[in-house]
Amino acid sequence: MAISNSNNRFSSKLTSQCQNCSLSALCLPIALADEDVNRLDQIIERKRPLKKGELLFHQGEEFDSVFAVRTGTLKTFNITNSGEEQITGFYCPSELVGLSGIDENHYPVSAKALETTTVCEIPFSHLEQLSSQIPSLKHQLFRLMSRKICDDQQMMVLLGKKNADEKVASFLLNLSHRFKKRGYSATAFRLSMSRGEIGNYLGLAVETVSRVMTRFQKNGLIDVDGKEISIIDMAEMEKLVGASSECANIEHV
Amino acid sequence: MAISNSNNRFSSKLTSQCQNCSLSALCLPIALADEDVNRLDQIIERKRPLKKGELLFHQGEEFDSVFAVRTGTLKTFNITNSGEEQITGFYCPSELVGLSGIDENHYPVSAKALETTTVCEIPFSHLEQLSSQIPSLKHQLFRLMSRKICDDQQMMVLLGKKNADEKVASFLLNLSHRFKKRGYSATAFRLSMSRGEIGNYLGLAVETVSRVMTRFQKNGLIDVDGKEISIIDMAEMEKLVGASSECANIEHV
DNA sequence: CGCAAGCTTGAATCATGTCAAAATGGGTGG
DNA sequence: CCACCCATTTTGACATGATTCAAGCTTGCG
Repeated sequence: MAISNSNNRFSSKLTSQCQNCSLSALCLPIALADEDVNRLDQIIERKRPLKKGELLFHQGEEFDSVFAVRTGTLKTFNITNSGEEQITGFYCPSELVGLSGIDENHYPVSAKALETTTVCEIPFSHLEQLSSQIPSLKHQLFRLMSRKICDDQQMMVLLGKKNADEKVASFLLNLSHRFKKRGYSATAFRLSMSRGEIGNYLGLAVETVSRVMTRFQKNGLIDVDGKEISIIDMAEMEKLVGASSECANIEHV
Repeated sequence: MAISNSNNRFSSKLTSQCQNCSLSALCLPIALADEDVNRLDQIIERKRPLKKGELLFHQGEEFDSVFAVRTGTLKTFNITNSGEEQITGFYCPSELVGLSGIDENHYPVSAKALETTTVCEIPFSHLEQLSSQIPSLKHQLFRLMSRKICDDQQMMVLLGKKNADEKVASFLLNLSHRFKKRGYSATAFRLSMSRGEIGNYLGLAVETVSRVMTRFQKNGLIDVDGKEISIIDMAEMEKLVGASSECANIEHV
C-alpha cells in the first residue's frame, strides 16, 4: 500500500499511484480491486525525503500515521532511562513502521533515517475507516501486525539464546531475505547501518560485531568491504543460524 | 471479552456471560453496548479446563482461534532446531494468547498450561467479522496487537541490554503489575512457573536465576519462599529496573 | 588536506554459564 | 500418615565468551 513510484514525490494526494508502485504488492500484499487501490491512494501522502539523521517521528509524540518506507532505511529506537539509545528495529523499503503507536496513541519509539529516505504517510484513522469498508484490507492489517509479533518473538529468541556468531549470522541472513524479497541480490548488499548500530540492536559490543565479521571473512563465510557485504557460503551461514522453523521468512514490518 | 464467571464452565455458547465476568473489562477493555457484548458472547466458547502440562495448541497447528485466559497460567514456547524449548511468553488471566497465528494461519508457537487453566476460545474468523460491525471492537483489536508489539519490544530491550539482576527484577515487577491490574496484591504473589522456565524466558541459566533471587532476599529487596514471592523494597526494585518510560504499564496480551 | 567518526585489533577483566553435588519439596503408594 | 523417590532448587568451584579499555588504523566529509 501506499508506496508509489510517482516521480512527483512531493505531490498531493491526487498524484498518489500505488498502482504503479513496484512495492505496493509488498507493503500491503493483497490483491485489491482497482477501485479499492484508488481509495487507498486517496488517503496516502508522500512526504519530502528525510535526510540522514532526520527523525520521522519521535518517542512520545502523538500517533496519527503509520509509514511505509519507499526508499532508504529507518531505525526505530528508544532512549532508556540511563540515557542510552536502544535500537528496536531497522526498516527497509516496503516495510511499515509505526504500528506500535496504536495502543497508547503515542509513538513509544523514535524513527530516524539512516540515509536519505522517502516514506508514504498513511493516516491511521483513515486506514482504519477504510478497513471497515474493505474486509481484505482489514485482514491484511491484522496479518501485518501478527507477523510483526511473530518476528519480534524470533528476535527475542535470538537475543536470549544465541551467541555472538549466531546473532551476527542471523542478522545478515535476515537482511539477505528482505533484499531478496524485493528483488535484489540475496548475496551482495550494502549495510546502511554502522557496526555500532548493529551491535546495539543485537545486544553486542561494537568490538564483538567487528571481530565476528572479521572471523567470518577469514573462514570464507562472507566477504566484507566496509559496508559492502557478500555472502559467500550461504549454506554454512544458514547452518549457523539454524533455520528456525516457523516465522522463518522473516521480514520486519 | 469472552471471559465469563459462569459456573457452568462447560456450557455451550448460550450460557456465555461476558457481562458477568470480572475480567471482561480487561480482556477487551472497551465499553461495549450491552447489545454488542451479547453478540460477542455468542461467538465465545468456554473450554474444559486444561490440566497442568496440557497443550492448548501446538506449534504448526492450524490457527483458528485466539484464547483469553480465565484462570490459571499458560506459557508459549517454540522448539528450536536444536531441540530445546524457548519460552516466548507467560499468560495470566484476562490476557489473550494466539495472536501470532493470524499471519501464517498457523500457530508459530505451542501453548501449555503451567497449572490447571481455563480459557475462553474466540474463533478468529467470527471475531473479525464482528469487528466489521462494531468499529470499537476493531479498534480494540488493533490496540491489543499494537500493545503486544510494544511489550515484545520492551522484552527485546530487556534481553539485549540488561544484566541478570535487572532481568529478574524486571520480570518480578512485570508480574506484579499484571497482578495489580487484576485487583490482586502487587507485592505478594505466587510464581506459577519454575525457576527453569524463568531462566529460559529471560535468557539466563537456572542457577543464575536462583542466585539472583537469593541475593535479592539477602539484600532485603524481596522475600522468597519457594514459589511465593513478596516484594519488600519496591522502590529499590524499580530503581533496578529503571522505569523504562513508554510502554511501561507492561502487560502481556 | 586534515580532522572526527567509525572501525579494527589486542590484552585484561568480569559476568554468566557449566559442571557437580547437596538440600529441599511435592507427589505417590504402601 | 509416613516413607520414598524424583524433580526442582540451591550452592560452590571453575571455565569461558563477551565486554571493557586502550591504541592504532581507515574512511568520509568539510
